[in-house]
Amino acid sequence: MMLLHANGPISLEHTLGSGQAFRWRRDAGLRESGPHGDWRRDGDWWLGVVEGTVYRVRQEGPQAIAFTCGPLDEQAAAPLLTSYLRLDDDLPALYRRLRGDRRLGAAMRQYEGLRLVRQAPWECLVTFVISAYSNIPRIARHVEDLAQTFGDTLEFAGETHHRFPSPAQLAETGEPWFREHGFGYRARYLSRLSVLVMPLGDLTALRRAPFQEARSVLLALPGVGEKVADCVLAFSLDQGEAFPVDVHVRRAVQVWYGEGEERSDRWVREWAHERFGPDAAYAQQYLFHYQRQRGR
DNA sequence: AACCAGGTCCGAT
DNA sequence: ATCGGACATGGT
Repeated sequence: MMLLHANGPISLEHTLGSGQAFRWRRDAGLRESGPHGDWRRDGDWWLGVVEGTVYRVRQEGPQAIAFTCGPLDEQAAAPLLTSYLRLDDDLPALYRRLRGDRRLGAAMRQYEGLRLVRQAPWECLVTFVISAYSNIPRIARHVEDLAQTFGDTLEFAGETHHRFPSPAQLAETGEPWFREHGFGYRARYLSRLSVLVMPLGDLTALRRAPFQEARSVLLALPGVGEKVADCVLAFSLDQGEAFPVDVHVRRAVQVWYGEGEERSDRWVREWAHERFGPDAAYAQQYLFHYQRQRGR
C-alpha cells in the first residue's frame, strides 16, 4: 500500500462518483471476521482499471489517498495514478478564482475535493459516444461489457479484470454485435468509430493542440456532437475551456444564470466560455454534480 | 404506465 | 444557421 498526497483537497467520492469515468466501483474489501462467519468492511475502497493497471484506492484524510495495484508495481504506478486523478492540480487556487460565483461557491463547498480525471482519450471517446441520451448505470454496464468481451485480461489479487479494448480490438466488431448487446442506435456509430480513429494515431497528441483544433478533429467522428466532444476534451485531453452542455447543465445555467429563460446549448456554452475561460471544464463538473445531486 | 436519460443526425424551414 | 423528429433501451 502506498500513500499519495494531493495539491489541496481530494475526494474520491466526488471525483469517481460524479459521472466522469465509468469503470470505478465501490469495493468494501470484505474480509472475514469473527467466529460467526460474519463479514466486516475493510475501509471504503474503490476498485477500477486504468490503462493496463487495476487499482484499489481509498481516502486517507482530506488531502491524501492510499492505493494498491497490479500487475504493475506501486512505485511505477504512483505517477500514473497521480496523473489520472490530477492530484497536482492546484485546487485551492481554482477555488480562489471561482469563489466569487455564488452557485459555484456553494458547489465547491459541498463537493470539496472533486477533481477532474485525466482518462485515456480512446476509452473516454467510446464511453461518451455510448453515453448519448442514456443514463449512468447503463453506460457503466456497456463499458464493462466491452472490456470483458474484447479487452486483455489483467490479474490482480487473485481476480481477473479487463483492460478497455484498443481501437484495433474493437475494429472487427460489427453493428449487429452492438445491437444484440443493447447499445441501441449507438451501434451504428460505434461500429464505425474504431476504423476512423485508427489512422488518427495517438489521440493524446490532441492534448498539445489548440482547443478548437482538437474539437474539430473529434466533431468529424461518428456519434460525436458538441456535447460528446466537450466531454472528451474535458475528461481526457486537458482542455480546460471545454464546457459540456447536457440537459442538467443547461437547466442549471438557465435557472441560476439565465433568469429562467430558455437558452440554447450554444448560448450556454459561449456564456460559460466567456465567464470561466480555462476553468470552464472544472466549473461545468461542479455545476453538473450539484444540479444532479440536488434532486435526490 | 408514461416519462426521461451526460445527444446526434438529417432533412425541412 | 436553426428547428423538429427519429432513433433503441432501460430505469424510475
